Amino acid sequence: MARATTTSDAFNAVAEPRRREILNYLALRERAVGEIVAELGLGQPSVSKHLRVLRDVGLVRARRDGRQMLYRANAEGIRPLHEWTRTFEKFWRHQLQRVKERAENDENT
Amino acid sequence: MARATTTSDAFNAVAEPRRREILNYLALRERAVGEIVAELGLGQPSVSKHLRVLRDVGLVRARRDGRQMLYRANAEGIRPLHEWTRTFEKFWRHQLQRVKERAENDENT
DNA sequence: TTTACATATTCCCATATAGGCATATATTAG
DNA sequence: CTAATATATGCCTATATGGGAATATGTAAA
Repeated sequence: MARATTTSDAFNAVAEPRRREILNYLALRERAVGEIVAELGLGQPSVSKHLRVLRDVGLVRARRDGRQMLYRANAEGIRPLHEWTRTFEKFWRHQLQRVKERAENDENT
Repeated sequence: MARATTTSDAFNAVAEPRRREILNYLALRERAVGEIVAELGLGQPSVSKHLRVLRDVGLVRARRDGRQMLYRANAEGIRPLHEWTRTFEKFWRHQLQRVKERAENDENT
């Protein structure tokens, strides 16, 4: 079996750094493809392909405006990632707590 | 160029569903490889390979205990993912807010 | 309608996968 | 030392990838 498709879910889609950059850029407001190309310094076809992936997994929405296509991030799509990572929050808190306690013990030795 | 290596960072490592399952399973406590194999119903070599990937990116720690290898999740490694997704939290809040407001407007029309 | 602009798609290729199977390595038991 | 157990690694294969170049599609301007 090969690796799962980039379009199989949000986790796979955001594994690619360029796509995370795109999402960061689209978080604040709608942008035309050309703007993204300028921002990322990547080829236009590459950007279009990344946008296609993001669109397929519902991480961006698009609408046409004249000859341009305006894309915006759909933050809702990030939520499952956030929820999953959140389940580990309490654990790294504990880990840090233990590190802290050990440091304090060392002080008194 | 091909896709980034699964071991290139935590984002790529957790893109694979099986590896997320492993992390979930290892979140609470240390487990031997055999236990993970039993839990996931996957082949032992596959599990070992997944663990290798997770170890390479620092998402799990391992220690030997007799003939067994005990693995535990290193929650700290998830933190960058959590932080990144967190930057979108305010946006999905806004989006939901807008949906809510539209619903309320429709009621009064 | 012809031209120009903006974006999407196709074709190309080197590369890394995930899993199954066989086998190597490490550790303990007899 | 030899056998048994636990895990890791190597080999195999079909598959999807990301970027670049060329080209197709869609829309507006002249």
